[in-house]
Formats: sequence, structure tokens, C-alpha cells
Amino acid sequence: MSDLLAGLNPDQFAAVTLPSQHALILAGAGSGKTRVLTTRIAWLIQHGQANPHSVLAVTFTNKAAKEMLTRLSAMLPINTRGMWIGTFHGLCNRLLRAHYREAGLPQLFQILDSGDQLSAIKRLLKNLGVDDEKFPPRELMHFINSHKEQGIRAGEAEAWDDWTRRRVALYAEYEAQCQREGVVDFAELLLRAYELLNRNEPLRRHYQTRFSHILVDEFQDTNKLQYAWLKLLAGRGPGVLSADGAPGALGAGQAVVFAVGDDDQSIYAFRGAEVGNMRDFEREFGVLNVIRLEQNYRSHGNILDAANALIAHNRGRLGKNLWTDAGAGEPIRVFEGFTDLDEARFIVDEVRELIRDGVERDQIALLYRSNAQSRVLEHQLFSAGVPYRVHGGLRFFERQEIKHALAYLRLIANADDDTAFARVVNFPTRGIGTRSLEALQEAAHRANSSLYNAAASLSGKAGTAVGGFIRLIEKLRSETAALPLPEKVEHIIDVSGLRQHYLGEKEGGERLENLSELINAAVSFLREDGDRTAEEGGEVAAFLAHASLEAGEHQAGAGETAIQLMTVHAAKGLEFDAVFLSGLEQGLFPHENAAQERDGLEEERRLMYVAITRARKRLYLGWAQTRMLHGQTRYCAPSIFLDELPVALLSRITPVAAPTPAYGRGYGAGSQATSQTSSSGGYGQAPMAADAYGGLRIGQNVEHSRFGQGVIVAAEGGGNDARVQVNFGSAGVKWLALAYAKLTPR
DNA sequence: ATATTGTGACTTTTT
DNA sequence: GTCACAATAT
Repeated sequence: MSDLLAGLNPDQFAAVTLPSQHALILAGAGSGKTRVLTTRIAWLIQHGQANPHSVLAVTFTNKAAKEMLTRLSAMLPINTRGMWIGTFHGLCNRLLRAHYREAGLPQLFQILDSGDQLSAIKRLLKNLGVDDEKFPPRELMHFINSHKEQGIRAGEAEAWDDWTRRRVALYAEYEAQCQREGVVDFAELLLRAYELLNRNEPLRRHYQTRFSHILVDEFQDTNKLQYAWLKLLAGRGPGVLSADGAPGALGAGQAVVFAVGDDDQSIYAFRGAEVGNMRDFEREFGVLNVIRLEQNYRSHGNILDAANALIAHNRGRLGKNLWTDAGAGEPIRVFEGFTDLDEARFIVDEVRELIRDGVERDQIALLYRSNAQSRVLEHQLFSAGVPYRVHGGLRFFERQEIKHALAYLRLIANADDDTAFARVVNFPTRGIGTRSLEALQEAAHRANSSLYNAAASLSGKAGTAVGGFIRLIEKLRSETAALPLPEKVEHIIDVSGLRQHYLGEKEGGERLENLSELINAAVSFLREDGDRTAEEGGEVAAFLAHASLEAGEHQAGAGETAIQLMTVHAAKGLEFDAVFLSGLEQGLFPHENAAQERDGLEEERRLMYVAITRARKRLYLGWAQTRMLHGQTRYCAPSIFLDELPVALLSRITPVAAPTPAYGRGYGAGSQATSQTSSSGGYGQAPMAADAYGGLRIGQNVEHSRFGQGVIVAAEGGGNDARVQVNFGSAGVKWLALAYAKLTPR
């Protein structure tokens, strides 16, 4: 009973047992956020403040939602199945399925994932004969989505110039097309659900009365629309997107909102997240309870101190300082490579040492700012024979063979789904080329009908290829009507010719495996979520929604434990014993594009903060003087973030050589006097010992007895093999072995 | 209908 | 440098 609260620290305890009033929990990294959130729900239920039916808890990822459900069922002897715990999109889907008529949707409406949405837009542009040079589909997609995320329909969108007027018109056309086809994209899911509740008063009252407690995870990542949706459900404000609800006492039909978030970990502003929602929430809900969770259970002291010092450079924070009683631990290791290759080599050497010392492979993470950086690391790991796993990239339900199979399933469920139709009319190829397809588009456009209907009415003319396709779909529909979902899927894969197609393909083996896996996915879907299937429009619709909303793991975790490679974004929420952060260079991290964005540097800094706080015991920060980027060698200065870390916490280790101060910002010129920055341990103005590179570094001017004056443009190797490439101007560019050539620094 | 060549982009990303 | 996508050639 009371062991629910056992082991909570005072702040956590306070948060969990707060009275039924709005609350904002500022939960620092590693402060037990999820635990507090779930225990709060359990506590509310246990103390009769709420019952499972009246709780709504919302997260951003399926993973977080699942985690919450698992923990909750471990804490309480209740059935969590019927509870409204899920992602924003998942819950909106549930709402729309339950009230599809009121929402103006067909019962079996389909959900477009971003890939589907993009092809839908491309198709639209083609149909309308719009020049996709002037209106790039991706740009248009972003335009449409960001409007929807602000709650702005095409009819209400403002346009300042011709181009935008045109884009608004296309937005309207796109809305019409989706409506005609009975499909909704991700943003539409939220906007529809919002509008449904907003317009339909009885329905709104129903849900407002039903939910007495609303809990929100990762509140700093909510966008405008999500916040508006929350306000609506909480019974705040008349429902106009921008309107304030009057702060004050709770009335009937108002829910208590418990929001958990960390403004310092807001790293998704680029996709519409509004940290400002936290302040707005505090103000608009008249939040009386703001609790800070600052005790960190993850990292050693030095790591936390570094994180705190770094994030202190941001302005307008809600304020928070992490601490731990775990002790200072090891210093943060800072290393520097001549090239990105050097950096990678060093990392891999160090990784191998860690493994030798008994660190579990999956407790080691290699983090980077952008995906392109993984290449060098992967290469080195591969040659060293260290097993690794790269996160990100194609996910299960995004694979083409899976999308094809699902498109057949979609088409059977909803013949108006043109996206699905276009995907598989000629896959596997059945002689329906571009020409017949254009004729179909034309006919469909004229009749204002779906491609399928156009094809069906056109195919009356003899046994055309198109007719064959229609008959195939009809056949599939009738043959599979009575089959349970997994058999339906299997039958479709066989009869559509997909299996046959991949059987004949050279590299089709993996695709065939994936198709079999899809059947398994259907089986486990029924096993795990089968009970909600009825309220979401039947097995097929529920499964398809599942496929769109939960794109599946990135890759099957193939047995062996492996080093983890991922972007810093992908690492949010995870933790590792040892973390390597590579590419700490100006222009890369912070990324150069961030400089153009409002508060771009601050978001980059938060990203760095997230990266640092992933580490439990050991943290490595690395950078390289030169890096191959876009096929060109770039000369790099160390990241400004390195300068923002207290020198006392760092230990400089330079793998190849300790170079001299030379060029660029951060060294020599300017920063020497104040050089807290790049001095101390290993480099900076410290006198150079004789070493492999003789105190030379890239960008440095040198003199050679025969070639004259030059500048070092590259370096490789170390020790006796150390070589540098020098541009001597008119004398040419030479590689020189340092063991032989006499180079004098200038 | 498929193979080949060319062109351009290229931060981060869940749903 | 390399990937994806599109226009062109076979």
C-alpha cells in the first residue's frame, strides 16, 4: 500500500502526493521523471482522487507510453487496458475512431505517415499540373503541416505574396484530396480531434467531465496545437486556439493537469515544439505548484557540473541545478584528432579498452550531431571487429515491401485510398505503365472520383491490364473477407504476386523475410492490442493505424550486444555508462544552420546538455581539426561549447600529438589571455614537448629548406609514420614524412 | 520496362 | 563523398 512511495526523495514525494491542483514538475535529466509520473497516477487512483477511467496520460512516443503502462500495472492491481494512456496521435486516433461520423470521416479512414503524405502531395501537384520546381513537395508539406500545427486551416491562412497565396490554394486542394480519399495525415489527426471537441459541445462536455486528471509527459516538446488540445480537454477556455483560460479555482468539468517537463531538454523547436508552453501553462492555469526535481540518479558529479555550467549560458531558463550524492567521479576526457579519421580511431581504441575492462558493449554509446558522422565511426568499428548498432534509418513499417503489402490491405479496406492505389497498381509490374496511369488520373479527375472507381468503370472495355488489377483487388476482397487478420495478410502477399516478385529478385531474400515478419506482426498485434480492435473500426483498420502510428523498431536487435551509435536527438531519454560525443566543432556542433534560426545557438546548447547528461560514469568529448564533409576537407575550430565547460572538470588527452596553438578561433589570437578556454591540460600555450608532429598543426605556416614557405593542409599517421601535407604554393603540394623532412614553424 | 547516367541536396525527427 | 530521385537511353 504505502510502499508505492517508498524510496522517493522529498521532492519526488511532494510531486506525487500533491493535492488535486494544476502542477508543473520541472524534472531534470535523470531525476526520476517517469517514476514520478507513473507513481502519481497510481497514487491518485489508490487514494480515490481518480479512477482509472478518469485519467488521461499523454506522451510523445509509443515507447514512453508503453513504459508507463508497464510500470503502472506493476504498481496497481488494475487493468490498464481501458485507460487513456498513449501518444497524442494515438489518443486522437482513438477519439476519431469512436466519433468518426461527427468528425466527418469514413469509418475506415486511413492514416498517412510522412512518406505517404509526401507521395500524396506529389500526386496532387502532378494532377494539377503544378511545377514542382516552384513548389517543392517537401516544402509544401512543411508549409501545410506547420499550418495545421498552429491550428490554421487553408481557409484561414494568411498569404502575403503570390507564392504563398498559391501555396495556400494548394493546401486547400490537398485538404480536399485527403477528404475525398478518406485519409488523414499526422497533423490532421490532432487538428481533427481538436476541432471535433471544439465544435461539438456535448462531446466536449462528455470528455471534460470524464477526465478529472490529465498528465503530460515531456511537456516542453508540445506544440501549439497539442497545448490547445490539452486546454480544451482540461476545460480551459472556450477553445479558441489562442484564448486564455481564466486562472483560478477549478470548476465542474475541469481537469487537473499535471505537466512534467524540462525546458533545458527542449530540442525539438525545429519541428514546432514551443518551450513557451511551459510558461503559458503556468500563467494560464494559475499553477500554484511548481516542483523541481534536481537530484540526479544517473551521472557522477563532474558530469553534472559540466552540464550545469554549460546550460547556465542559456538565457530565459526556468532554472534548475542538478546535483548528485554519487561523488565527483572521473574527469571528462577531452581529445582532439588531426582528422575525423584520427578521432574515430581514437574512439575505437578507447572503446576496445573499455570493453577489455569489462564495460558492457551496450553500455557504450557513440553520439554525434548529424547522421553523416556515423560513417567514419562505423568504418573504424568494422575494421576493428567491434559489434555495433546504428539507430535511425529505415524502420520496419517503412520498408517498401511492407508498405506495398499494406497498400493492398488498405485498398481492400478503402477503395478510395488513391495513395495505396498508386503504390500498387503496377507493383508487381502488370503492364500498367505511365500512359495508362495518366489516363486513369485524367478520368478520375474528370469524374471527381477515386482512381479505383475510374479504373473500375474504365476497365469494362475488354480484358485490359487495368481490368485485371481491379479483378485482383475484388478477388482479394471477397476471398479475405472472412479470414482473421494474419491470414488475410498472408493471402494478400501470395495472391497479389508480391511473394512471387521478391522470390525472383536477386536481393529479395531479406524482403521475403520481412513479409513473413509482417504476418508475425499481425499475430502479435492481435495478441497485444486485440482487445481495442473493436472500438477502432475492426482488426484491419486498427492494424493499419498501428502500422502508421508505430513505425516499429529501427532494426531487429540482432542477438549480440553491441556498441550504440546514434544522433544526440535519438539519445534523449537514454543513458549509458560511457558516452563518446564526437565532432565538437564550430559549424557542426553547434551546427552552422542553427546560427540563422532564432535562439538557434541556445537550442544547440540544450542539445549538448542532453548529450552530456546521457553519461553515467565516463564522458569523452572529441573534435577533429579537419573533417571530410560533403566530399570536401573542412578546417575546423573546436566547438564553443568546449570553452563553456569548467577547465577543472576536464582532462585533455590528445591521442596522436599535442599540437601548438595555431589558427582559428579558440587558439592563439585573442583567446590566449583569457584562456580558461583551450589551455590547461594538454594544449594551449603550454610549451610543446618534442612529439610526433614536432608541434605542428594543420593550418600552420612552415618553412622547408628546399621548397620554401608553405602551409600545412593535412596530416596523418603518428610516431615514426607521421606525415603532413604541405602546400608550398608555386612549389606544389607535397606529402612529407616528419621523420625525414626538416620543417620549421613560421 | 528496365538500366544507366546525371543532378542536386546535405541537421536534428516522432507521430 | 554518397544517396536519392529523375530524366534519359536501350
